[in-house]
Amino acid sequence: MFTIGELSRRTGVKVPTIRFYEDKGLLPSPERTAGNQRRYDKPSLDRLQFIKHTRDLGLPLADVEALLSLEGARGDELDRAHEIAERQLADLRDRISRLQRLESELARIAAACDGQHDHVCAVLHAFGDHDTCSGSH
Amino acid sequence: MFTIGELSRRTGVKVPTIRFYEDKGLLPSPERTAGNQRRYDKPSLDRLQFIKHTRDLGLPLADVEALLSLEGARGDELDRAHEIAERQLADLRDRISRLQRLESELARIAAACDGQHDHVCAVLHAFGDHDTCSGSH
DNA sequence: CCTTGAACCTCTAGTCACTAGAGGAATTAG
DNA sequence: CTAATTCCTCTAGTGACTAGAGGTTCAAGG
Repeated sequence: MFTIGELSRRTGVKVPTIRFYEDKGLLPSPERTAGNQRRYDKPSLDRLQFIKHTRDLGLPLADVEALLSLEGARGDELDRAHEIAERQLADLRDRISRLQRLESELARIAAACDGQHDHVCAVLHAFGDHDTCSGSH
Repeated sequence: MFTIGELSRRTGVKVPTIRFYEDKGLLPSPERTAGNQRRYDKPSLDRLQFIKHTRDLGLPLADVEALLSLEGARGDELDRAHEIAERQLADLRDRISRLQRLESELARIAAACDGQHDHVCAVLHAFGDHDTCSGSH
């Protein structure tokens, strides 16, 4: 049996966030002591770790919830889990490539101000200037 | 003179978002017609375009505001602009590398479910299993 | 047994950057 | 002049928390 603070330390999820997950129905309401404090068991720890990990991967809570509801599922239902993973992967790849385009542009902008500080800084112009961008966005 | 709708079409910023920027003080309150409708001029268009572009680059509005306040600045003040650009670049590079680590992990997870649908799907296990991750997060 | 301090409780409100919708007024094209 | 479109303000909702107020419970030391 763990207190909420112990659960927090073991998973790296902050205490208010754990209560927030309970509110949202992602974590079942745990047992309480006579004094109304939460006491968690091992399955709760596992479930929270699952949530933490999937959140770190960038999945929205709605998807985490969908995956959690598939626990113990089999056959066709499992296609849903696979589908979520695939969709997230595609989404992630898209985000990476967009960020990479922005990286090269930002590098250009940061470089624009080096050296000549006399007149109006080129950074300000470069931020506003879409035409000199490499990619489109 | 443009209506808010025209400004929206020209910049790609949605109408409610333009009003939101005005509320936040990022865009100065424009002139109004006798019937209380907003009419914008070219400088407003330029300013909104600057905001749009910097937002697309992922800068938070607080930074956009800081950059806007540097308009017409010179000398030491311009170091602030340069500093913001550099900080954003560092931040962006960090985000990209973290996402790339997650990409390889998600690819592993998506692959885990292919083929064997008999028992509990490996995707669900893989999502919860931190030990098999390549990197740390 | 009693005290002290840390950790716990609930609840409200704030964050960021919008987005949606209600209910109504102004503008513009035919 | 009418009808369609666009505009106005205002409130509330989104996602995923985070912060703070004000109060209670627990565990350890004396």
